[in-house]
Amino acid sequence: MANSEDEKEEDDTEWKYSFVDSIPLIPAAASDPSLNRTSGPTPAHRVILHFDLDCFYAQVEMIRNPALREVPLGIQQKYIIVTCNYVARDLGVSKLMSVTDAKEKCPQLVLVKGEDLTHYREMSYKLTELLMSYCPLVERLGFDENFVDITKIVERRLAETPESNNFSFKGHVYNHTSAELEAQDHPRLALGSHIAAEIREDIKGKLGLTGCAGIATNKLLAKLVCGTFKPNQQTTLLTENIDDIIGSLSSLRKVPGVGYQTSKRLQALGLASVKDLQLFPLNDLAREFGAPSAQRLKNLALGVDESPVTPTGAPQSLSDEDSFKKISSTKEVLEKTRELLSNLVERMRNDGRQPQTFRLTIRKYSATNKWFNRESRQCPIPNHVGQKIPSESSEDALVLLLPLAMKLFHKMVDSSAAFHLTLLNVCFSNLQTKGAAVSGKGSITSFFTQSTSPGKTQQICSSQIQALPTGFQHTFILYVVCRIPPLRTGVVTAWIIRLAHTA
DNA sequence: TGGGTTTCT
DNA sequence: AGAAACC
Repeated sequence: MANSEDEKEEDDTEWKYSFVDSIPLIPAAASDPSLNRTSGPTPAHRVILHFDLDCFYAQVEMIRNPALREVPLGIQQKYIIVTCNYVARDLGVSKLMSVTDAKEKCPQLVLVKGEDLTHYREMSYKLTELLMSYCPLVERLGFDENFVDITKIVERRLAETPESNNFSFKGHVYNHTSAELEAQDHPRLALGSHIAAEIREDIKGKLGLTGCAGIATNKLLAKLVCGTFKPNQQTTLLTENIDDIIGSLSSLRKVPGVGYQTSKRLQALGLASVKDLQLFPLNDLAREFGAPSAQRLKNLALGVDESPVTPTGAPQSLSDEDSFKKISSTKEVLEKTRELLSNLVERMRNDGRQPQTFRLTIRKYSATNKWFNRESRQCPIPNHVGQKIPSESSEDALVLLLPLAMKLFHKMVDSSAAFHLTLLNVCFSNLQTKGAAVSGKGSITSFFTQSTSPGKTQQICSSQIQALPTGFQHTFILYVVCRIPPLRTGVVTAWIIRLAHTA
């Protein structure tokens, strides 16, 4: 409990209440056991959902401008189409196609620039928050995918309405044409398919977004099965069909968790298919990748994935970057960095937390191995600088951060010699939840309007009043639990309040 | 080939 | 600080 001395009783009759002290904000997860970061030991029969929105960026743009729904639409970042709507796909456009190729295939293609992720990010968090209203175990994967562990919901519904295993599956069941009979044998997954359908309808109704869902017993399988029927459909994977879906993968690269590098290393060991990996001796694999990675890889090949759905919560870092053909002068670096930092500080201000670490990343041009030579330097943010960021004038923070950025830049680039950059990135991390800013004249409402993100509504989830032990007459603690988007799932704040008689 | 983000080493 | 993974 915070200090509540400071007992000056002089003007008791002049006010109705006053704030004696405030207790710093505590993330609700720390005080609410049901919001723990992981689901604990994984139950034997989990029900995991994986949601994957259809061409997410394109959907967001079509909501912003419904006229785009009927035309072939591509979302452009620099020289590539990062995603496109289904009208465009039917005309031969595909993801990550170059703008020239896409225009060649489809001259009528309408392009919308998608380099500014603001609207996508906002919609992305709305989705995650909607999912969290069903259950707190939601894990984000990029902007448009989410895992949800609905085991608890399923178990509860099963206990409440035991007759509910009468119904069949909603949507597709992998490798089954008629699912009627299987529902009895897989009550949890059957119920899961109904919950997935409900949630998808809710997403459509509340956010106007469509997407796919996969229902299975772990994250790996839920993600794999999610993509089997593609736009706006859902698929359940029964345990007896795990080998089928794993076996259907055309290469090891298709296994989530096996990226480009790992697939190359596996190939070097003579492994091409999932079956190859399944049969490869674990010891030999461990010599190449180390025991933990080897076991993980082997499990993935078998469809085994015990990893829990880990609630993502608020982001751990905020970054802003831009790529370009060429930046070769310090002045240009300064200007571009100022631009990036300005946006980032604004986003950080909106978040409300205080970053403790700043990082600058660059990409130097090189003819060979052009993609993926990034270098970075980071440094602590001096406390007085960090404090400026969430405050009203973020301009102050900028002028202090910019020299910091340039100092980091000079650690990587000798600006007396010629240089050629193709990317700049600024990043805030080590984000610290600040204390409740209860200004002296503050009322409860001024806290909620002042101390949180402007333009973002804050929900008070609950509040509770607690009397102090004897000796602190007329003094109480008021606890308020609230939500600060995005994904600050709940914050406990507390005031010590002293009441006085209104004579 | 973009603009993010997280986790592991 | 970088590598690698995911989108």
